[in-house]
Amino acid sequence: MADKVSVVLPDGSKKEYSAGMAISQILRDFNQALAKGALATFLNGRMVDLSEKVQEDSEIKIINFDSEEGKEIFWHSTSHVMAQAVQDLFPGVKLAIGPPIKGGFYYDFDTQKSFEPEDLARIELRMKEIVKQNHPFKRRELAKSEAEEIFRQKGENYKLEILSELEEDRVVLYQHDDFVDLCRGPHVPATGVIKNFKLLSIAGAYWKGSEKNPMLQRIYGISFATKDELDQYLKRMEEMKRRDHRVVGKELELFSISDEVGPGLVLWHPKGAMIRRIIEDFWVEEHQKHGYQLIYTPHVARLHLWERSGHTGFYQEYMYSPMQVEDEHYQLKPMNCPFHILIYKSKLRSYRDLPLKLAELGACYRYERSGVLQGLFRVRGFTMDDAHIFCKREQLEEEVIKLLDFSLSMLKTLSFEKYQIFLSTRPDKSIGEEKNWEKAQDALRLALEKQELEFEVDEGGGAFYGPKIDLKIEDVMGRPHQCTTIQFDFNIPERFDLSFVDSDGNFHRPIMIHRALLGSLERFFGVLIEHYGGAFPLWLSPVQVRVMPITDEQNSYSAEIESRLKEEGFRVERDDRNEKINYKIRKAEKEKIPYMFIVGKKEVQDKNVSVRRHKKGDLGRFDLDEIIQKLKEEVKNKTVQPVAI
RNA sequence: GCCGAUGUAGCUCAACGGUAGAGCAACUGAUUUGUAAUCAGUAGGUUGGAGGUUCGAUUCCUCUCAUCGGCUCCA
Repeated sequence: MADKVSVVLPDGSKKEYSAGMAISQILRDFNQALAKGALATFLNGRMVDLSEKVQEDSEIKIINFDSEEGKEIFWHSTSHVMAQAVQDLFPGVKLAIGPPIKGGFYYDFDTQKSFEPEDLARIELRMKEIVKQNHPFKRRELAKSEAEEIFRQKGENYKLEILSELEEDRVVLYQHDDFVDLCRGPHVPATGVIKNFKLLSIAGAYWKGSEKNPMLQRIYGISFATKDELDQYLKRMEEMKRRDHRVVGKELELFSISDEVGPGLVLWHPKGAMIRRIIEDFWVEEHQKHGYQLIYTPHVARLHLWERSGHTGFYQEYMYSPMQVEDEHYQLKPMNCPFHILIYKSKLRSYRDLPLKLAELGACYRYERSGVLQGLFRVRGFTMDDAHIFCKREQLEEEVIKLLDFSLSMLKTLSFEKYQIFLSTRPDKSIGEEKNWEKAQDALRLALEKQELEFEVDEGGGAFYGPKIDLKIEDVMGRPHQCTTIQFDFNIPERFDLSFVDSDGNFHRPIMIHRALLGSLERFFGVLIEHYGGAFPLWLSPVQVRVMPITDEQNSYSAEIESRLKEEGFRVERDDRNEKINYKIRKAEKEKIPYMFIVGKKEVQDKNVSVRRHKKGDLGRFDLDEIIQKLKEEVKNKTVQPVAI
């Protein structure tokens, strides 16, 4: 072995060190300040601990908290510290797994005791001690049999199960203080690094995610490199709570879900219904522009229809039980497609009719297990902004491009410009000819590429009846929400024996695309509420202007303004209660009404209004015609105020 | 569905074995007010529902319903 090794340092420079020197030492020599923030390193592209020794000519790159890898390492190490704290405080608790996740980490434990919120504080205290003691994380590679012996002695049967599934002969353990865990690593150098953490919640989780396995107790947590980041995170959590559509929906009287009606069934209150109506009008207008024909279909149909469509087979678990009417069974619809198909089938179709686009805001009912319901995000009765496109195979790609454009422009208007796109391909269990699948998948892929849209491929993630594109929008808080879906269906056209006469005079089977752009109006509304934090842009606001006289001397003038605004097509309210103007302003601000028109003596005299904008404050005095013009522009342009978080 | 937590006035929360209390909202009155809460008064609850323990239950127990956080799944 050479005495000296040549090391390429993070800045690209080269330097010689004696072989066997630890990376941490080399980094300290390289740059004290940078070394301090290092959690681990890439050694020749391989993620390793800082304690790893350099034995050959190498390249070193620092991993710090700012990178994905850094966060994962940091969170993973925090989960080890938490697990130790839990075992210290509650002897006998068994360890399952404790990985880092998107936003933090968790650890699953098996114990008779059920953790309570107060326990989190105790665990945090113990964690603080462990952090203070600054135990180094020690890596140890050993034979699998040795590791098995260690965990057998500790009675860690979940670890033994994991070990038994590993193919390698040698495995890695990490130890800090007296806590040992099976772990590939790397880890932060010592527990002292993890100063800023917070345990967030306790939840049940099945071992390996399967309902057949025992239920474990999971503790979620988060940690950061600096206190600032942790504070910011906690602030963001607060903000998310404040924006929760269930909270805002109640405060602003947008919707409710009543016990007496049933879980997952939404009552749209006047203000929420107003917003929905505006979105629907917009939707209808856009669909007509894009060559769709609007239809209406019933909420129930003979069970037979659902048998023919195949839903009673593959979709039964999500369907409400059928109801009996005059010895016939009827089924509440979980989807709209069979109806649309029957409209397609109502007459002989020619290639000249294609692509035929039938659209409907169709109310569907699906049985969702009680535990999964969540505000407007997950309900049992919802309205799909559904459409079905019947076309020839050659039209596929063009139709998908049109769909993507349509969806993205609509979402842009509703102020969603960030999204993730997924292309899901053929699953193992599926129907249809291979060549159809390939053509359809190619069409989807080509369309995405032509539009220069980035996407991820979810291999085998398609429905059994066809491949699909899913689009998730990202809200201001950076959370993704399932939105647009574009799905091919090779199943239903077969089952209903769909056909059209092509230019060659022969019958052919059309391709069918199911698509929803907003997904469901309920969920989309929930997303919108949180995205805007309840402060809807002017064009969507259920109340756009509130006129507020300062004293009752201005009541008649304010009534004049109110009726003028109404004539101009605005949604107006007047607050002529016997209250101080500050009180009225406070009310209007809390209700997030975009514009407040304040009229006092001066305004009556000069025949104008004082205008106050929600969140911005006083804009000064305006001539009524002038401000009406301004607001009309704002509505017409569907202007969105910056949606700050 | 499963695990855990929660459920008190329209809303936010308090009380805790001795038949519930505040703030806001509502209503009434006074006040006539200039850019985020004027004052006073009135009314409002079989403490989610059912059963049990007890002289007595909002409080303890059982069941049930719903909500919340997850597991899983999806529009």
